[in-house]
Amino acid sequence: MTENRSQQRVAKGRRGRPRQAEVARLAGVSQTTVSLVLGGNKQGIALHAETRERVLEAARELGYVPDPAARRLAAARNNLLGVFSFTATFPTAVEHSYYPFLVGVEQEAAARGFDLVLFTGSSPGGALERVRLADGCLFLGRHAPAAGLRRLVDDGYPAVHIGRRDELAGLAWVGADYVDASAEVVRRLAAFGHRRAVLVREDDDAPASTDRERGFHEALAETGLAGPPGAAGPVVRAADPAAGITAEWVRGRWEEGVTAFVAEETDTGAAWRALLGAVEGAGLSAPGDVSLALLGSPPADLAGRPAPTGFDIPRAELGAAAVRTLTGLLAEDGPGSPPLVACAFRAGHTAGPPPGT
Amino acid sequence: MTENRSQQRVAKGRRGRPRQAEVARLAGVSQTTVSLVLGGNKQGIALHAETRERVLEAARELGYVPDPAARRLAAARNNLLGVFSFTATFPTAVEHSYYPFLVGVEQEAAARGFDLVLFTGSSPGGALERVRLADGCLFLGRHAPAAGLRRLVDDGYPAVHIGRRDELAGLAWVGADYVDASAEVVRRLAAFGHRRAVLVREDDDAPASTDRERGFHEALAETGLAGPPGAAGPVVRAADPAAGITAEWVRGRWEEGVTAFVAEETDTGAAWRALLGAVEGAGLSAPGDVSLALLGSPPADLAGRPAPTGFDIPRAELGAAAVRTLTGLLAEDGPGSPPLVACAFRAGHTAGPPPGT
DNA sequence: TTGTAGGCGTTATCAA
DNA sequence: TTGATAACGCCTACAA
Repeated sequence: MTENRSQQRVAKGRRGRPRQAEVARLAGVSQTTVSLVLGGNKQGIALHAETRERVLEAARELGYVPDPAARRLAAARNNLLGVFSFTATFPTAVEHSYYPFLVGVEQEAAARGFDLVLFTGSSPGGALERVRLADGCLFLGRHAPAAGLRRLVDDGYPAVHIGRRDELAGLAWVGADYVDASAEVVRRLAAFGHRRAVLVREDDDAPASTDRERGFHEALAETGLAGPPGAAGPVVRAADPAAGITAEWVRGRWEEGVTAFVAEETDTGAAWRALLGAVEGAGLSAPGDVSLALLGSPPADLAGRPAPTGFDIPRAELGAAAVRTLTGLLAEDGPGSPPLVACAFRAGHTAGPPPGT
Repeated sequence: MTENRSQQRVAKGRRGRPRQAEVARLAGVSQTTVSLVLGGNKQGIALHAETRERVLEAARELGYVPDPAARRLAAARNNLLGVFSFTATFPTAVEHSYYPFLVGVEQEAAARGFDLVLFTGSSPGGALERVRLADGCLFLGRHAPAAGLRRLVDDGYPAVHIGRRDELAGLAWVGADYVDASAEVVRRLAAFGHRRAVLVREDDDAPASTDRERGFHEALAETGLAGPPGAAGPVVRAADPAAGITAEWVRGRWEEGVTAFVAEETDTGAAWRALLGAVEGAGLSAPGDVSLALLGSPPADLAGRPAPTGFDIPRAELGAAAVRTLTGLLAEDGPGSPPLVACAFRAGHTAGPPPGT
């Protein structure tokens, strides 16, 4: 039977994984003592320094590493932070990837002594619940299923969403301050002397989009910048920017006195791409004839072009902030760092004074 | 006491989660039966359809979700694959990063139902032993400490090195076929009509370097291509390429009849960079006067330049292959996929027929 | 067809 | 200062 057991373990490929019991045997103490020593002795129980040494030595010799599952089950901590993304974490197309976030996440986690577990939404048995193996988890992607998150949050599981997420009450999040960053871009356009501007946005109701629009409006009100004359208003929603934002459209606005065109950043960069094409098609050039601004960063395939005037999302910093918030949750020590991270204005080369100034 | 327990569970943040025992109570069956029903009944044990229904119903009603920690503890595996890199996994400088490997690793791991744990050599408590937490581990980076790996391998811990590593007997690895890829590049040069070629390599004895040189030599022998006349031979080792590979040097070889210059890829891209500068400094142009080839990919900061003739390492594919090998080790089902992955020839724009052909 | 009992590796309580 | 012992939630022989 014991024979059987051990064969089974071999079959499972864990031959060598030493457990506390083995460390105990080698050190000549009980398994409990090993747990005590290796667990950092949280309860401040007195221990012979020599016993402690023997245990430590034995653990090192055996290459002992605690089993996270067992630890978790016994209500302890793992030193493991989860990162759950609802799309593949590493999509082949770099421009869609969460890589920049991970840079910050990884550094901050390492600095705080946590390892990272990457969970991917796509994997089979892809239940959100898997993350419970980790002490807490970061979630990224616009489309995290609310029900699963709700459940985790209600259970008091430490979770932090990267990107604003207020509709899920109780879910902690960190996000970029798109409102202020967008407003700042518009302020710069106003300072150049533009009088009329439009915002091109895609047909998406993610917080990231609505925040940008809000900042745009706020700055309009603040600076006196106007949209095109007439009832249409300064914001254009294009379900398919490639179709809606045409050379004719640009020329039409231009003839109405619009000299500044602003696009929002999205995953695909469709709005910006369409805007660039349409302006060119209209025979206009930036920043000579019109000023163009992008509320975010250009898609990777446009990286060669002159940098758009706009702002950069401090993705690494966001990731780091998320880790700080999460570890704050774990330590239950107050609200942690503020959820909004400021974006950096990027002067770029697509905006300047309007013609005739 | 019970009171105490339950408070503790609240503190752990697992307040309401129903367990199989509760589902069992509600369904009027034993916990075992619940496990059987909910576990998909792998062993094909016969069950009353009605019992099954009752259990399922009860589970739904209670919102039962299995605890991953418990599941893994019982299964004696974590469903976790480790990725250990000896430099930061996500260095800020993208050109040094392992990102391309991770793309493949992640996809393949997800496809096989594994999550990933990221370990970094730099993180505190950075002992290699930490990886034992995962069911198996991938190692990447040229400078993985042999002693630690030795230990893991001897213990039967499933480990796979990305990149050739034969000196560590028993360590599984997957690597790119640099020998063949390098030979292919030289063959193309020979086919263009070149008669003399040199290889510039850095002073590094990593397998990746020696393999390239071997392929270079093989193809030389095969095609009749020669090095420069004299005893120096066709290979130049430059500890500091920027200093050794000068315009004068290039001109000297050129006057000896060398029309093809080949550089190896390394982390820094120093050899290629030096070669480009030296050729330009010598007043020569590629592919008009001389042909240049790079055994690998150019550094990121040279991405804007015309693509060098050479080959691309299928990094994502390598990562995926590594995962396959590792899961093969876990399942102990045979040797798994072959360790060498073919590289893709890249025609590029820096090589062509030599002058006067 | 279902239930009983034991174990997975840790932590925590309580005696010794 | 240390060691039994009982959870934690689930899985799996084996018994009924």
